[in-house]
Amino acid sequence: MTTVRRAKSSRPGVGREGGLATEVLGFVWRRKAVSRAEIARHTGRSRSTISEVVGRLLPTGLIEEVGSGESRGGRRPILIGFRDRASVILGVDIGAAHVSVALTDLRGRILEWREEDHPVRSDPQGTADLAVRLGEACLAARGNGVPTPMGIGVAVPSPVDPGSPYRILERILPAWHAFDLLGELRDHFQVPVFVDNDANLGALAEHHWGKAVGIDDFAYLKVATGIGAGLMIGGEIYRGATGVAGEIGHVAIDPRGPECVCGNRGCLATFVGTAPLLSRIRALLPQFPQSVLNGAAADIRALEDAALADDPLALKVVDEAARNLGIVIAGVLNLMNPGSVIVGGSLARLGDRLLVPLSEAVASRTLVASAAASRIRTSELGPRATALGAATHVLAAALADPRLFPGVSAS
Amino acid sequence: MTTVRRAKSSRPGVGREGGLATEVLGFVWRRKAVSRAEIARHTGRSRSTISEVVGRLLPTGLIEEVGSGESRGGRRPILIGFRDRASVILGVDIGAAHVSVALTDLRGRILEWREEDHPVRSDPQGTADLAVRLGEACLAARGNGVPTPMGIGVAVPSPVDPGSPYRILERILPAWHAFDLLGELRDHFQVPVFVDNDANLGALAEHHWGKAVGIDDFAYLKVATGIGAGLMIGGEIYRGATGVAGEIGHVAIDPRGPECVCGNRGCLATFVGTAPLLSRIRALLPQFPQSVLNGAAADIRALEDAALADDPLALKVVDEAARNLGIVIAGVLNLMNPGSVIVGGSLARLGDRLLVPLSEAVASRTLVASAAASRIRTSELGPRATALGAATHVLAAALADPRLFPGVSAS
DNA sequence: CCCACTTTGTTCGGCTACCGAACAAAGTGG
DNA sequence: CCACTTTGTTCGGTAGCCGAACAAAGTGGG
Repeated sequence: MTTVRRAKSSRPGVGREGGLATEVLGFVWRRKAVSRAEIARHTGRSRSTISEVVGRLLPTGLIEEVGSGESRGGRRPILIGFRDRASVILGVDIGAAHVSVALTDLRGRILEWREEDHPVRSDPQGTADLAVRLGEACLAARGNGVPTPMGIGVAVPSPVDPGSPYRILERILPAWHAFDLLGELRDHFQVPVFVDNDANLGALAEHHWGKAVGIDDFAYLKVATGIGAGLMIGGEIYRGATGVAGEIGHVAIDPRGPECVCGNRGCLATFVGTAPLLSRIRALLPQFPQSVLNGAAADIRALEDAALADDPLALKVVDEAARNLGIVIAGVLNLMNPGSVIVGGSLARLGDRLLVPLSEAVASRTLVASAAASRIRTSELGPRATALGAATHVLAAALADPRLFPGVSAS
Repeated sequence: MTTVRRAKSSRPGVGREGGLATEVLGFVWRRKAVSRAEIARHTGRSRSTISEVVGRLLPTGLIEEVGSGESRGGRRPILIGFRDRASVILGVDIGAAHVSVALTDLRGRILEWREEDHPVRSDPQGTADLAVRLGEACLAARGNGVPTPMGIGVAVPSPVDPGSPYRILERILPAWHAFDLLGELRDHFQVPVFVDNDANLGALAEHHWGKAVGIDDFAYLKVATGIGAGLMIGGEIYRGATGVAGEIGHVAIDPRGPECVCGNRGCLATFVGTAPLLSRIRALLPQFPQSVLNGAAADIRALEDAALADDPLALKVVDEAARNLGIVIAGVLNLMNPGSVIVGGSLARLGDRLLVPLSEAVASRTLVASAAASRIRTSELGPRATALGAATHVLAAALADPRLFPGVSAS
């Protein structure tokens, strides 16, 4: 029998591309100030090795020495910190009827914000021009020398095929057929451009900055013009075989329900989303003559405000939406057993007014075991979550492969 | 700007633990006969490196030179093959009312098979003793020197918590509380023991030997005493946060349906599974007096046989079951967008008699885009799939970390 | 204040994995 | 028969990482 030695201490799944430099950079990013010795302990490498890697990383400007820490009984450590200001990222949120752009630093702080309504569905070229204009405005507002972003992330309200991410939107928005939004942005700004579905990027934002920090398996639901879900599995966005994983808008929840544009009956999308919610308000208005929604602006924001003011009509509409969402979430829990479910988008502001009826609907349809394991919560990232997630995508890509950072050479 | 060199050719996700030896071993296993030069080309390493690794692997007995191949215009290559007979594996299938044991080689060929009915639910110790006895019988039957298996895989009809896989079955089978089945097997055979849920292992078997070869994202449904699903995502079994992912038995498909043991109403488990199917036959018998099921043995096998003989009652029961399964599968497609769906277990033998109504139910509940991408098929592995999957689990673990193979040292 | 002991960060020699160049062996086709 | 490929091996070199040793800078007890 041959001898069996111990495995070299290797923590699986820490860095996916590149080597030790990637791992160290990610670790410094997560722990905002950390000594070389501590990096060595946590990565399983020797102090000498870490010292050398840090020495190679310092001149890139991505990390810096930020003073000294407390002694643990010996010499005081020199703390290494991540330079959040080393570069900036543009996050673009293409909605169904608006474009928003965020300029962020490398820790997801939104430095500048621009948004504008636009008929996105019918005007691809105008949308691209608008995105460029808003992006330039964000960069120009930084003053003292217009910075070059390290990359641009784009969120689109449509599935993105992981196989050919550059052909997008065709199925949902016919006017966008063969229009190359990403190419326009890349040509103008001359930096790498990434795309993904808006719900997926919302999930990514929650994972980095929201309620899903530290949770690697969760589902994120987004209610907006339409409804979609972003699935994070093992810390990675899950897209499925053809990129339509999480497209829950057309799950049938009532076989006798109204007809849907997809051809089936009773899809979730016929109950929840901007249009069905507003039409439901109109249908119920006669029964609630004293509702504040009578005569108010017919938009989701008014519905939210009314519900927060405990307007009976608004609460009834929200309650119905919550129960319909609950049916679908119950299916998600039974099938995927996520560690957490986060509800974002339009209705997240409502907090318990949404969660209480939703949780009731879920509890009546799931095993105790899977329901108990999953906490259902509302997002707190607000309406900027999608653009923030788009920027986060660029950051995550760079942390996984630091050669994306400007001025970082391979190693 | 610092120079940016090309990445070292590294194919991500090939070997997960250990180094090049793991990668080479896995490659040789997949391609049954392959030259050193070809390994070098496919792994991106140099011929000299591969030559050295192969040289270290040969004396372990896991691979061997198996003759020479066709010349491609130069010297003829020496083909390297995997020695499927280098060791054997025991796969144990603990069912609800039976125990099956398979002895396999390293390519999933079943060399010996033993099975016996047993009141598994109520008798844990007897079940463990039976598994040991059947396992010993398999080994003894190999003749010329009883071999030592390299490991034992166990399939259990219950979720397995990835956090503490040794505490199992408690929720489903109270009599098994704190009984250590795995410890019994490990103590007796003195080899590593692995466990997983039966549906998960069925999916693993399909991935290696069945209809899912080459497909890394798919769902496997198993109909037996109960009903469960195994989800493969990115080539790995997905267990969810607490190990109950794929427990679809309690998805509610009819809010007005019969009460279920779980406390809800209209769960899939109240419609599909051994007990509900047999009870449905009994309920319909008066309407089908000339059915061959009248007076036949009341088990699933009789139902299958009758359906294959186009017995109207059997076809009606199967049709109903297929439509109920279809509802749940539609949910799986909408949410996970798998590349393929495979139906195994009791009803798989029925082929199109099951698939036609099932596909109809699915088509009426899914978007064209996700339904078109997913092929729904029946398994062909038959009733031995679960035990085979259990053995496959051991093999997969060893291929991912060859130090598990007897006589292989670290490196 | 002194001294034994820690912890940090660096230096340096050495090991291992891998590569590239060179080469012999064994084939191809003209 | 000869020019050219392809395979598999040998051998020197390189890069990444480690361990030992060491100086720097701290701790606490006497």
